[in-house]
Amino acid sequence: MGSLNSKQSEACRYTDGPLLILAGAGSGKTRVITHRIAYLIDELSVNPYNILAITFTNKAAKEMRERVDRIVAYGAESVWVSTFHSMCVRILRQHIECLGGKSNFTIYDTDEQKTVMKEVLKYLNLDTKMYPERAMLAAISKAKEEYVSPDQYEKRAATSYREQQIANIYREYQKRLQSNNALDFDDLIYKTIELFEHNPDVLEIYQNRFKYIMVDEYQDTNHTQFLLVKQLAAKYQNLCVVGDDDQSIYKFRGADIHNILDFEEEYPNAKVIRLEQNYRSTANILNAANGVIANNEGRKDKTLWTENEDGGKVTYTEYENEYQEAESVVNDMIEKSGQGNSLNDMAVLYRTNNQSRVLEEKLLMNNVPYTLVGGTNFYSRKEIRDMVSYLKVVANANDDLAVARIINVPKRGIGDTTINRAREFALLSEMNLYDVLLTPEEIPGIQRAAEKIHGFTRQIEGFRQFMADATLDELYEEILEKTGYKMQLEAEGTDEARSRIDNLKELKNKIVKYEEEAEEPSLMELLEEISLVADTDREEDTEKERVTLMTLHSAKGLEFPYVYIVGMEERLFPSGMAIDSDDMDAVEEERRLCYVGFTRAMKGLALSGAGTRMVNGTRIYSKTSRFIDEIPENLLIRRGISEPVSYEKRNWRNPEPQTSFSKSTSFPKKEKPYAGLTMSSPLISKGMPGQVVIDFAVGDTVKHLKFGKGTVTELVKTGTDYEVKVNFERVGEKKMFASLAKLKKL
DNA sequence: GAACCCATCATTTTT
DNA sequence: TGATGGGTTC
Repeated sequence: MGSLNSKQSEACRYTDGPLLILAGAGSGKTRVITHRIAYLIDELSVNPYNILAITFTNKAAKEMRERVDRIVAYGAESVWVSTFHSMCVRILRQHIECLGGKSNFTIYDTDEQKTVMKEVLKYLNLDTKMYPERAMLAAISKAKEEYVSPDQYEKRAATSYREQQIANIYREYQKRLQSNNALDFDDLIYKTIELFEHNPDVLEIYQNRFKYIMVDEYQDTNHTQFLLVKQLAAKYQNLCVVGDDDQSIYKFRGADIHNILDFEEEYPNAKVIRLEQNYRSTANILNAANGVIANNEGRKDKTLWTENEDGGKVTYTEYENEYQEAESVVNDMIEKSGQGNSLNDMAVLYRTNNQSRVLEEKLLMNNVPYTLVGGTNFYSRKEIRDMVSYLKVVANANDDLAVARIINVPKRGIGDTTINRAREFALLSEMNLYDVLLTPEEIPGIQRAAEKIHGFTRQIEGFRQFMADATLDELYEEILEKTGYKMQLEAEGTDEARSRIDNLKELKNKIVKYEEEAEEPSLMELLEEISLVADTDREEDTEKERVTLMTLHSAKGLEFPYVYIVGMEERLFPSGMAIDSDDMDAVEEERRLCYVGFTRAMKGLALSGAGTRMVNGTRIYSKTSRFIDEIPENLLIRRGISEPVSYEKRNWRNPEPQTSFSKSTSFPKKEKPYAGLTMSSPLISKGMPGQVVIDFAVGDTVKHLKFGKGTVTELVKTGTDYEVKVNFERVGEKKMFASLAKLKKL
């Protein structure tokens, strides 16, 4: 274990009893966990079968799995590396019968939860203005995270009418999930705790199995996850949790920072080890982050340090508006790339998703390839949901939601009225929709559609039989063909239909891949993977170089040589909601988010803000984020305008300020204090030409490197540059900047 | 059942 | 600004 520092090594070797590893950003925490597992197995001869490592995301689980496989000599595959949720699914599939559930349960995702909630609210005749489904789902989720049952919720509600209503909603919602034989994400954890509580014998099986338990990102655990870990570790107490309270940024989704802050109270004999040496960032970046986070109260005392060199200073540039900010960031990345840096080494981080739009625009305009993290999920596309619903119905006939979704897709002439009557009848007779549909003659008022319904159920039964001796991808193909789903799309012939067909092919690829990788492929497990493994961690094609765009939240756990954080403005970051909140911790959580953002950067950190930007359709004017002022002045270079200035004024005074990482620490010793416009003058020398010269006009034919020949249709002067609209022969109309597009007049 | 129009409402996100 | 959903119309 020579490659570990003394603290890391100590953490690996302390294996008996509770251990809290406070692992600062970039302190090599994943390495410690994996080496610890290796130590247990290789040095202490612990049976790999007795080790459990829990993570939050599939991505983290996958990464840990790979690393464990790599460093453990023998038996690595027997170590249980899992997310909380998939671990619970595995346990519940085995034992949920003890709780009166069925082991072939379906897992409902957020969209399906919404559908159920809509039905519940309708059924209870509640005004969706007073009881918005989103808020209701949030309330239920919160209750479940606190391990509060509907009954307890009602008791707690006492005299509050509204709370009592919510208790009713909660109860009805659960009733429906149960009748659909479905669990939502929170249920997975909740039910597992319940299972263990009511069946100590079952719990003991797992306690004996998991003699050594490790939990990563412990600061993100919620109360139920805390309870679950506590149950599992109760017998042997060999519990090692790793986390960093300074990186707790998920309070809004139930993460309870007290789980980590009070670990020593919960486990009085706990050993605490701090990993404070950072291996990731330059000293300047790290100290800027330290300076900011020091403003938080109520955190575990620790200070990260590094042996890395100082590096360049952190920069903060203030722009007039979001367009200039985006453009400058993009230009800077292009320049960086020209200096031999890979686009993969750069990331732009922001507080809210909608900030990506401007950036995307400018990136497209300049032909800079990028990946946007956190786009729409593959599995939430209509055609995918349809096909998955078919598979779900084949696997679990009780899933009314899935049945209702596909009963008339593609069109079978079974209309809304018919479906509604069937559902009503099912509700009254306390049967599942599908069971009612098996004998449609008994449903009042739908005689005419009866034969069509028979056609549907016969088809489903046919698929079930077909499945008996077919592979999953064959089943999938069969459904696509026999239902006419594929044919219908092919007949449409539109671009949209073609893209849907592509997506359906992609789903098939995923199914085939699953079958190749799974030990014992089953329809249920496939569906489980679809629900549990978000598409966000799909394998990205590594061929192309791209810059990364994502929220600060999704950047957690990642690192990039060059990081740009845009939108450093009061009420954007920290968010207005946090500032207005009467919860003192709200701004502190934003500050932690800031800390997370800073510590993603290895070599360069460029911060920026805009004096004004469009938010929700109105233009707002902002002050600089307080976090900027919390960075020690000697580590920071400020530049840009100090207050919004009109375009005319700016053009006349000086060109676009440009974001950039400072070149080195050898900036003029006597830094001028932050002085508005004058500060941005050094930036002119940064290779920004005074005025772009062009030799073409509207109507001229020009040639572009990639797009080929085209005609200039529009020419707009923007500051020192021109925005050129060109109608290309091959690719149609494109907008671009003259300075970057390298257009040649023909 | 598709197409349209108007009103509404906007953090952060994984599973 | 722009996505989304409900309601109306043909």
